[in-house]
Order: sequence, then structure tokens, then C-alpha cells
Amino acid sequence: MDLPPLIQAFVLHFGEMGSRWGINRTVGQIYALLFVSPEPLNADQIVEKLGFSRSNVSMGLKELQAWNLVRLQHLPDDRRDYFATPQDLWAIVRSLAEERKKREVDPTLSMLREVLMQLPSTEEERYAQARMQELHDLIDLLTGWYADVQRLETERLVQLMSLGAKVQKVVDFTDRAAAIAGRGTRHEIDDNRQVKKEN
Amino acid sequence: MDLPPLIQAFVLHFGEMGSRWGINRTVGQIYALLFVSPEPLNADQIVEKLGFSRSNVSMGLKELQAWNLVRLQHLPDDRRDYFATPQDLWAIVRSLAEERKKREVDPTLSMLREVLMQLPSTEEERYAQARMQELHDLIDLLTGWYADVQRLETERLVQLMSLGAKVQKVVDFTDRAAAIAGRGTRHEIDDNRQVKKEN
DNA sequence: CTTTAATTTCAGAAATTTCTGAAACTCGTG
DNA sequence: CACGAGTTTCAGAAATTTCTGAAATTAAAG
Repeated sequence: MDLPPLIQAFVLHFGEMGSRWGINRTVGQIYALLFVSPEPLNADQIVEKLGFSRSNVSMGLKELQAWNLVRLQHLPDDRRDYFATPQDLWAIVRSLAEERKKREVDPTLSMLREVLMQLPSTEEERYAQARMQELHDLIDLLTGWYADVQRLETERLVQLMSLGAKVQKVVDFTDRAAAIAGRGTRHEIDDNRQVKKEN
Repeated sequence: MDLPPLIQAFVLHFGEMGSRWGINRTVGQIYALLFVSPEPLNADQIVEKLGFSRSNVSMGLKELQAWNLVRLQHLPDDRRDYFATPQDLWAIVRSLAEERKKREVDPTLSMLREVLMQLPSTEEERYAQARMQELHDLIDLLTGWYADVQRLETERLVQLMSLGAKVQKVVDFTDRAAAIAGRGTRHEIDDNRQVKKEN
């Protein structure tokens, strides 16, 4: 590997972390390299810089495309494929969240729905189903919230994040104001997508 | 494996998903089994139900304890260790988030901080550092928000989640109201933990 | 202090995942 | 339509991770 030390540290770290993130070392390193590269790179340049086999790089790029984490470009008078990461980091966060949800959450949600359709035949099964129902409702709440957030413009999202826990105060305040004004806002908020709580 | 079909489906699914979640199959299955079990189980009971080796179960339980996902209990007049998952699902979500942050995010944040201390010696490195700075600021914003949320009581959290994107409207409304009242709230909100945007 | 039940550790076996080089394929160009 | 630059596929090699059984450790009870 032949990279400036600063960049090398970054690339190697992403390689290591890759395994914890469910992508492999190669893929992590390729991504890191593209992320800090001012110009798009082609597969051979990546091979050169990282020292993996050509085919490994090809597969890695394919996987990154599946994750929507790199974009393919063409330079004029050059028919090789060039790759770059989106410039906007929030786009990356969104892709990442979307893809992880698809892979890590959605299958579980469908499984739960299927299993919950079945009639329990013993007390043991009945209890198990109750727990699964709780889990289902929780995941449902979280993904519903996630879908809402995913729909917000970045501007708004950053604003909300910056607000952090203070948002609670704002909600409380509005809540109280509405209650005083007697316009029923409180009621509307409370009824919306409420989770069933059964302990 | 000797389990009612409904429970078996759940356990096997968690085993499969385990790999996508950075825990292994055994650990996933043990967790699933405990999750739907009305009573705490000891290691031998788990061996019996899942058919893994005793030592594998022991290691799996140890890992689940490291994740804070199971609790150890003792029954009177029995010196074996019994294990159960917390009843409250939100406690589980919190542990999960905390642990994943610790393993998947914090190391990257420290690496970025270290690398950002160094003086870039080429234009290439300068550009790379600028990208890393962006990434650092984004992760910082997200973890700050996460810390805020982690501190909220479950009640409040559920309320906010249920609100979903509507929270945006509430914030807008308060914002406008404050602007009209001329009490400077708008300014306060805007200045708080703002991300630097540099494209 | 010995016995014994329970748990943990650990080295190697088994299984899985990642990586490679060679062959196959694609597609624009002469 | 044959050539060749570029890309992808794929079977097996290499590396890593998971799992096991046997041995070591711990700690309650006699």
C-alpha cells in the first residue's frame, strides 16, 4: 500500500471497522480511499493504491454500489469506470440507514408478522407470542419514526438534531399552550401512532 | 433442537440475523430463546433446547452479558446461574444502541480526532483532512443528539417518536411565535451545536 | 481441607467468509 | 465480425471465525 501516512491511517481504520459494520475489510478500505479522494478513481488505480487483486476490487465496488455508497462516472474519452462517493455526507447517512434497515430490520419485521398470524397451541407459545407482539410494536414505532425522519429535508433534520433534547421543551410548551387555548392539540398528539403498553 | 414450531421459527431467524447484527448465530439463538421464555433458564436448559455444546453456550452467555442484554439471577436452593432478558423492551433498545455506539462509532471518532491533529504536508492530504473534518462534525452532531435522546425518559421518548415528523411543525410554530414575540428564541435555537457546512 | 457441582478457558477441528487468478463476458471500434 | 480494452464471474486457496471436548478453575457443602 502506497499512501500518505495520514490517509493510510484513515483507510486502515475503515478496513478494521468494516468487519464491525457488516462490510468486509476490502470494501471498507475502498470506501475510505474514495471518500478522501478529490477525484474519482478507476478500479486499476484502487488496485495500485491498496494492493488488492483486481477481482477483489471489482467485487468490492459492486458491493458499494449495492449499498448506494459510491457513484459510477465516466470521463470523456476514457471508457473505464470511475467511482466516487457522494459529496454530501447526509446523503451517505441516508443511504447507510436505508440499507441497514432493509437488511437488518425489515426481514425481522416480516418474520414477526408471519409468526404472529399463527394460533398458539400451548401456554408457552401464547407467552412467546405476547413478547413477539411487543417487539413487533416497538420495531414498528421505530421504523415509522425513521420513515418520517428520512422524509425531512437535510436543513430541517440538522436543525432538529442540533436542538437535541430541547425539542422536548418545545413540545411541552406547545402542548401546554394548546391545552390552555383549548384547541385539542394535546389530544391529537396523544392519539397518534401510540404504542400498546402491556407489561 | 426441540422447541414448539412457533418459537423455533423465531429462534432460528434470530440466529440467521445474528450474523448481520455483528453477533454470531449461537448468541442470536440464545438471546431469542431467553427473550420468549417466561422463566429464566440455566445453561444446561439452553444446551438442551438448542443443542449447542455446553462451552459454546457459556461463551454466548458471557457475550450477552458484555452487551448488557441478559441478566443473571439465582433461584433459592439452586446454585446454578439463571439468565433472563430484561422485561422492558426499551431498556433493550438502549443497551443495544449504547453498545453499538461504543463499538462502531467511538473508535472512529477518536481516530478522526487523532488524524485531524496532524499537519497535512501535501495538497492531497489537505483535501483528505477537510473531508475527515466534515465526517467528524457529522458524527459529533449525531452522537450529541443520541446522548440527549438517551437521557430522556421512555415516556417522553415514545411521545416524541409517535409525533414523528410532526415535531417539525411544532418547532416551526414555536419558532414563529417566538419571533413574533421578539424573545430571541429563534436565535438561541439556531446557534446551538450548529454543524459547520463546507462544500 | 476434601469433595463435588457448576462454570470457564483454551487448543485444535469445523465451518464460514474473504480473496485470488484464470477464464468468460461485454461492448465500442476498425 | 474480429479485436482488444475493460469488467465480471467463479472455483478453489487462504484467512478468519465459530464451535467443541477436555482440562482447568471456582466456590459451595460436608
